[in-house]
Parts: sequence; structure tokens; C-alpha cells
Amino acid sequence: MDMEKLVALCRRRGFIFGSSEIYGGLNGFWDYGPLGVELKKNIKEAWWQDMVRNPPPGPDGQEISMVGVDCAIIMNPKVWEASGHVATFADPTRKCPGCGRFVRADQLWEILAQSTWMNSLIQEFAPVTGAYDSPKLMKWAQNKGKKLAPNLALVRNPHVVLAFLATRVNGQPEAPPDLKELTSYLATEQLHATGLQDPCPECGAPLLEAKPFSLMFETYAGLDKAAENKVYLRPETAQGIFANFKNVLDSTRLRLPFGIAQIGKAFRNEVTPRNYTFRSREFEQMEIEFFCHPDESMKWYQYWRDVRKQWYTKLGIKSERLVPREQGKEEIAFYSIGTTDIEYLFPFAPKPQELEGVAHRGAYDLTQHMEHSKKDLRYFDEEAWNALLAQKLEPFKDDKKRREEEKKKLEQAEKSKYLFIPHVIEPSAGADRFTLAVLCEAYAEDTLGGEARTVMRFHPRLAPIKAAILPLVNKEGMPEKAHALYRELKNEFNVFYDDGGAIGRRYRRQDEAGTPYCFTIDGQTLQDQTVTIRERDDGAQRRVPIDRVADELRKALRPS
RNA sequence: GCGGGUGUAGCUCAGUGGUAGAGCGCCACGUUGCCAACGUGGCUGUCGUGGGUUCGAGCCCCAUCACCCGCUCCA
Repeated sequence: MDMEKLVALCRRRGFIFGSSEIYGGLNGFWDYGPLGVELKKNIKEAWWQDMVRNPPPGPDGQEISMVGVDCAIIMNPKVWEASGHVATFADPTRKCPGCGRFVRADQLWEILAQSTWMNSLIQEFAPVTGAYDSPKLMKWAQNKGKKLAPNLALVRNPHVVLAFLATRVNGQPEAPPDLKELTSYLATEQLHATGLQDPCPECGAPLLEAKPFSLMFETYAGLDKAAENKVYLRPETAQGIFANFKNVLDSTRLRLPFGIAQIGKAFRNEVTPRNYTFRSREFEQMEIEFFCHPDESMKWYQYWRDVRKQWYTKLGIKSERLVPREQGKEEIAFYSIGTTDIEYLFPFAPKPQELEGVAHRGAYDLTQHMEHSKKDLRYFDEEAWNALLAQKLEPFKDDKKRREEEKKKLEQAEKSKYLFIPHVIEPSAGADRFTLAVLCEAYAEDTLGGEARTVMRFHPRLAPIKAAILPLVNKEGMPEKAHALYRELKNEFNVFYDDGGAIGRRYRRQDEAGTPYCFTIDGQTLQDQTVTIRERDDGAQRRVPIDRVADELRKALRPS
């Protein structure tokens, strides 16, 4: 499938526009048009219905407790210190003017030690003493260096660089330069103008000064744009859930295990927004934090991994394009016990791309918030504790004094085992990413009755328009009859009335919008009260009594 | 940020210095009997933006902006 064709259709039919397009747009931001907003709304509603209001039974067939929240986008900035976002999203980063790469300032030397050109260069030095000789370095600069580190000062201007280095070595023979200093000399072309410089691990060019490169959008709460008023637009919705963990517990009578869900916007100042809406700077997440006992967490991790994959399949994503992938050790977050990415093979990328991450986050988040907020976020398993008490105290039920003694003993010895920080399973899905996957998956070109057509094969639950109501021709009372049906269905469904142009053209228009059904009122309708149902996917037609039409739609739109 | 590409009607594009065009779409009227029918009429442009060269610039030159494609991040 050709991505450009999809983008063109989305624009032409009003699914997706570039944000603020009349001013030339804004990179990384997108608007949903009349059809797009319905599609995305249907996706979010399907998720809410299937995950929050009616999640599938648990691993042992039990009911799952799920509730929702809707938190503010802007939170107390301490939330982001606790979550680790301020630290990991705002590391001092140095940019390379040569190749444009960003390098974490604090890891520069570790990264350099692994770089290709550095490893090649280092072989030119004597292994133990670190001594060097100029002709060897000159030779390296003129051969290997040209390929491996084209922007390195030593490569660009070897005579000058080696002269500087010689001056340094001869000037202080009692204190020879260490490898770090040596490398800096080799990266410096104009010592007196710039001072010693640090090379880019990729191309060797002198790196610019370190700057905090924050992926979080910043703004100010209040009129005074002072540092103490700085706040962030949330980079994920999850932290609102963790911050409200205790509120939800205290206000709902929920017991472990249970989940809290949230759908909402999140913002990341991505370096490179790309691939249509796939990597946007403003996007919407559908997140669950499922809290459970540490001993049961693996069971729940597997449960959510399977439930989430099945959900996508159920809504029409073909299984061969949808792949769960267990993250490897090198990419997994340090606090995570296991993470599965559910990926979709988009037309724009050779490899499947992440739609959702199902992460086992252990007790990391609640522990962090406990430390930073100084609030006790532990969970006391009262039921289990009471059950234990009842069992252990049973022999002493007639001896009140003895019972109290035993109870005290038990409390000292056992009670702490029932007080713990829950573990968390986090299925975190991208609403815009799934919307894009649905669009890609739905797009099809086929022939119908010998004519080529473009059709969006959305699952009926997701289709922006559920049905079109069409009078076959605009006479003999057909428009009136059709309009009455339209008025009735409109109470319950998003339906569309169209009497413009020939019937064939109207069918094709609905095909491009992905409308699964067309109800056509014709001459026969006026006699026997039946209408034609025309199916989007194959153009097949059948007659149905006009008062059964709403039932047909209801049946097609039922979740399971 | 860096490199490469693109920018003319809603869309796809033509227009190599001399009056801005075509097809599709869209709108109106007529027609209509199940798959992008037909007829008639109509709307649509700071030729991305700013400057320069020229008697004259959509076209040549400079600058600038936006978007697209490739490089470290991620839902």
C-alpha cells in the first residue's frame, strides 16, 4: 500500500489535516477532520468499553475491576522529578555540528570508547605506555581516518594538529597527556581560538557545548514567567494515575488486583517527528495501570499482553501485520521486569513499529512517588490478614485474654507481610498510532463490477459513518421515505443522508469514507416496506424490512 | 540541527521570458430505476513568501519559509 495515497485520501475526505495548515502547518502536529474525529472517537470509546467497563475475564475466569480517571495535563513538577522524566528527559546533551548527532554529555567518553574510529585510532598507540609516533598517526589520518572520522581535526588538518600535540608533549615531558587529553588534542584544529575540543563519536567533528535537551514541553503557571513557576505538559498520562493511586483506593472500596485507566493527550518535543501522524509531538494515549500483588504480577503481565493483542485483532488488524515482541535486555527500561511491544507493520517502515507497550513496571513508580511525596502508598491486604487471624486465633476463640496475646504476637511477626507496594502492569497504547494503523489496514483498492474503486474497510464499530440512507431517485416519495428513516436512525447512530447524483457515485463516495452499509429506498419500498442493504466490502445487496434496519445496525456494532 | 527533494485551482499535474491552463472534484438546474451515467451553466489561483535582473518573471538569480525523504528518541 502506498502511504502517499492514504495521506491524500485522508486529506481529501477529511480524516486528517496538517495542523494550522493555512499558515504553512507545524511540524509534528495534526488535526482530525470530520471523518477522522469520528474514527478516533470510536477507537477511544471501543477501548474504554472493552477495557474499562467490560474487560475480558481474568486468568482464572474472575471479574476484572477497572475504573477510570481523567487527570490534568499539567501537574506539580515534582511528579516528573519522581517519575524520572526530568532527569532522563533533560540530560545535558551535546550536538555535533558535523553530522547533527546528539550525544549525552555525561556519557561522552563511554560512547567514544565504543566508537568505530576511536577503536581504530587507538591501535596506533603503544598498548601500555600510550606513546605515539607522528608518522603513524599521519598515515592513519590519510587512510582509515578519512573514512571513519572525516570531520576529525587530525584528519582534516594533520600537520597543524600534530604540531600542537608535539608542543604539548615536549613542553611538559614530566606530565605526558593521558588518553582523554590526547584525544582532545586530536579533535582540535585551532587550539588558540577554541581551546581543547571533544570529538563526535560518529564523525569526529568538535562537539558543541552541552545543553539540557528536554523532551518535555515547558510552560509557566501564572503570569510571572519565573523559574519557580515552571511546569511541564505531561509526556505521558501514566503519572496522573500513580499520583491518584491513593485517592482512588480511598474513594472506591476497590481491592487488589484492580486497574486504573486514562485516555488523554501527552506531549513530547520529539527531535524528529516523522511518518505522518506516527511520531507526533502532541498525541493521545490510552493507558492502564493494573495494580496487583507482587507474587501474582507475572500472571497479570501475561494476561494483559494477550488481552491487548486480541483487542487489536478483534478490531480488524490482520494478525500477520501485528506482532508482539518481547523487549531485549539492551532496550528495556532499567526498572522493568519485562516489556512486550505490540507492533504493527506500517507501510512506511521496513520493520514493525510500536503501537503499544505492555510493561511490567514492578513497584518502581509507587516507590518513587512514596519517596518524593513522603506519603505512604503501600497497600494493606486486609482480607488476607483477617483470614489469617481468623485461622490462627480459632483455637483461642473462647479465651479472650489469650486471643489478644496471640493476636499481638501475630501482628509483630506477620503483619508486615501483608503491607506491601503493589506491582504494576502498564498496557500503554497510542490512540493516534492505532488510528493510523486502522487507516492503513482499512485502505484497499479493488474492482467492483469491473470498475476500480478505493474502499476503507473499517470494522463497523470503528467506521466514522455507520450507514448512508439513500433515495434511489428523487421522486415518487422516495426522498420523504428515506428522510424519515434517516431521522429515526440518527437518534442512535451516526448516519448520513445523501440524495446527490447517481446512486453508483453515492455508493462509491461511502466506500471511500468506509461506511459499512447503505440503505437504499426504491420503488418497492413504497409498496412492501423493504429497503436494500448494500454491503461495503463486496457490494452485495439484500432486502430487509424497513423496521428491521436499526436491528441490523445494532447487531453489526455489538462489541463481542 | 545536517544532507537531498518538493512548492502553480480542493486534488493530480501541464506551462523553458510575452494574455495562467487541462483532467478530476465541487455547486446549480434538468435528467435519473442499483454501482465513480448524461446535458447545460457556474465557482476556484497573491504561481509558498520577500527581494533582485528585465520593457516584461510562474519560468532566470539571491534570500527565506513550509513540507517530504534519510540520521541519536519514543506511545
